[in-house]
Amino acid sequence: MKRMADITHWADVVADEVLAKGRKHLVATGITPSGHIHIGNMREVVTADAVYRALLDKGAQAEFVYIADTYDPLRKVYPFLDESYAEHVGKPLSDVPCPCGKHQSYSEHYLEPFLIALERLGIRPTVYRADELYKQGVYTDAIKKALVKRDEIAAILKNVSGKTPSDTWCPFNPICSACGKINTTIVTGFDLDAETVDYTCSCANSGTVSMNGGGKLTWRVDWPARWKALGVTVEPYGKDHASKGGSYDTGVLIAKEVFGYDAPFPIVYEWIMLGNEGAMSSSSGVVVSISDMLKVVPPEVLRYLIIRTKPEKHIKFDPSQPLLNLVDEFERLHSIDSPGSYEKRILELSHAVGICHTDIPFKHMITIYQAAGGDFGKIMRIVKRAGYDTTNERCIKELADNVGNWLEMYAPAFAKFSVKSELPVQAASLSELQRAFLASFSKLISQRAEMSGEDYHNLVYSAKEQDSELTGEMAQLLGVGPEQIQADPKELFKAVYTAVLGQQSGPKAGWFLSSLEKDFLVERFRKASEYQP
RNA sequence: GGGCUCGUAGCUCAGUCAGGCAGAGCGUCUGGCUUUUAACCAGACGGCCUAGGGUUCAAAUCCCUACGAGCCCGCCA
Repeated sequence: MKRMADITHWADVVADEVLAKGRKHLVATGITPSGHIHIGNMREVVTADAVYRALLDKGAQAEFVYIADTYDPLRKVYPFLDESYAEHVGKPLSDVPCPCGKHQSYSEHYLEPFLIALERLGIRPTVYRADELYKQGVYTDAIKKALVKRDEIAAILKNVSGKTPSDTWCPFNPICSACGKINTTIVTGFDLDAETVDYTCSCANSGTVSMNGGGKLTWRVDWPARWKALGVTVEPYGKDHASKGGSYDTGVLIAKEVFGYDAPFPIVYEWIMLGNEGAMSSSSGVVVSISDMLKVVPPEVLRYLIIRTKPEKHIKFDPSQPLLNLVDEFERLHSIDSPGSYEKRILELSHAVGICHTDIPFKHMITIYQAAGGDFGKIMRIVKRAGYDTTNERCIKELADNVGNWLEMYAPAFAKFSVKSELPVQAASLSELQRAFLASFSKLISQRAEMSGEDYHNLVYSAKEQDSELTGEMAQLLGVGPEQIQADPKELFKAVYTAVLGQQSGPKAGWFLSSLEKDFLVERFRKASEYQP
């Protein structure tokens, strides 16, 4: 049987296969910024980054590029868009106005947060924007070849995909100078020397555009053209492109027969499923954006989500309670003293940059945060008291912020507790003994000055001692001798939680009580002891 | 219809490429921490590796066939 230590990580397996073909590689990824770039999209770049790192680790000469498909047309008015976008449907994304008005274009609006997220994830590809590549003439040679070999390409598309392109089909789509749309034009001629293309548009306009930015290749030709123009040798892509007769299949043939280039090594990856709602999709609105997730967990955990699973397996992702297990698992892995080679590799590949760590488990912070009511000063005091390392306050702040966001955005109701502003109705269930305890507890607290967590704690436990002040008070209230008081501290703690939170359990009582106002506790415990339903 | 992937403990999944004792985490249960928890520590329970056939000294792993699940085949990763 194989041990974990013997398992080779999938990224290394891919890297080895790729290296068998040569030492110099370009890993490429591409995403269309047509909407919020989500966790699902993240799989593409993390997968690529893992293979890129693996190649570098093996001494290969490797590069990593990300192409934002900013020249793709806006497909439709997505549910999250204003109706006014109807007039922009068909225009390249880089020419569509920004939804918030703060960015240069529609594509930049969605690209910017994604690029920031990449940075935080420790992913640093060379970023290209498709519209700029076209305008710089990077595609021009490919456009000429494609125009000349139009019939050959049409034949490949027909044979491989089974769909016959129409008579007016052309691998190049000009952008109409009148209406600005890219999917409404028909090519009527071209001039290789002048590097221009003639067209007519359904808006009744006609004209001539430059091959350098006047339009773009249709997707199935754009992709292989890009491979050739940039020298792509490795590319991960979603399974939509991997279908029989899909764009990878046609791309392989177009690359070879039209551009004389061998298609890159394919890495097909599966979708990330969101809870029970199915695959994530920008257009259906089933989306968890990367930016949102980065508010909630450290980037390394997000990388880990993808790194630990082979690309061809689908990933179930649920940002509510199951996310805690993911974080837990990662923290556990991270704190192993002597990790095996496989664990080590997972950690290396999950590693982002500039991330700080605390020794406070995420789950514990959930309790601390709520006990402190989100107040960072209180959080720090609790953390210190709990014996954690407090030297790196910035990291603790980061963790606390993550936890706060998670509680607000994704936490299930049962994970939350709050100090009730009025006496909870659950106080009705308190026993006589519990009421006597709360009354005595309230009285003794009111007589004392400042109390530490330990003071509170010891006071509760003093109910086990017959000669304690607390036991005496309780005995008197119940009209019995102190030797007859048999208080189980568990029951007493329940009474405390019931009175304050309206539930049977809660955070460690000592520091929890010391984090609340003493006067409030005196009043609350007294009321609870007297409560009559 | 064509194609891809998956099926291993109650749950989430490693392990399958390269055959060699059936694994982890979570959950559950028990005990501990003279501190109660969704914290921490120790332990236990838990399996016809979807089914059937084949290859092999040896199969969760390789091959074939079913069945089940999900997805892709409009430029949505």
